[in-house]
Amino acid sequence: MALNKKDEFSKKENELADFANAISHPARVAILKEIAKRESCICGEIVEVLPLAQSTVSQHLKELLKAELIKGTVDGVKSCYCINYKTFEKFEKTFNEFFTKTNSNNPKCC
Amino acid sequence: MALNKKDEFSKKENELADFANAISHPARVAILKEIAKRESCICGEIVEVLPLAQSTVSQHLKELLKAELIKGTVDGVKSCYCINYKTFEKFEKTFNEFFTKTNSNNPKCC
DNA sequence: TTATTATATCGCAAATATACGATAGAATTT
DNA sequence: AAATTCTATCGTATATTTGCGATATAATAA
Repeated sequence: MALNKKDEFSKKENELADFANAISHPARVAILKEIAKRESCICGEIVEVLPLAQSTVSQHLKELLKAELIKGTVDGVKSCYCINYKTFEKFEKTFNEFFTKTNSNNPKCC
Repeated sequence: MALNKKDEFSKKENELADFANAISHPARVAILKEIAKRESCICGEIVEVLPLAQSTVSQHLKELLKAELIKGTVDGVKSCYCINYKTFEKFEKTFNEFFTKTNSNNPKCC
């Protein structure tokens, strides 16, 4: 952006935005689904499933890690990723609040 | 991106990504909150609350409209926006599925 | 030790997103 | 009709994201 205005918003607003941002690309949705299907997951296997280069998948994984939607451990040469369900639970609450808030305030209008 | 690979992912994956993308900026989270607080909302009032120029807020509103998170009607000179709760309900389900799916598959690992 | 394998990072190009001021357009007021 | 008000759009600058190939790094295998 011309100038970054994100600091001007609240921490909560930024946290929700960051969480949403991590899910805001179909490749990352696909990766999350793929990891969720199993109990553990190796990056290489994901690469085979996705229509993207290995380096690109690695970048997406890095973003998911940064947003704490997944956790990763190193197992020899391989990297194992799995869902960080704590983060999902955290935002599940946030989302549910949001849903109910919006629902209850929308009887008339538009 | 170098070349757009989004078509290579499923419709569902893209829909969830688009929904998340609409929420992926703190300004849009703030706008949604502000609209949800009321029964209807005029763009001008939002501009006063946000640390952004009127044209920028208008752009964010346009994105929220595109993603169908809000609905808009014209009332004379003014534009009225309110939450499109149908979309939220739609993705509430998607998210809840996602949450439970991830939860149930995460006993061991990492 | 050397080769192989798995993954991460670097460097770059192209595409998108963000933000603003200026301005257009449409409805209302004077 | 002219001025005012509200919102959308245009043009533009800059920042960020996406994607890939090449390469680095680290562990295992030969």
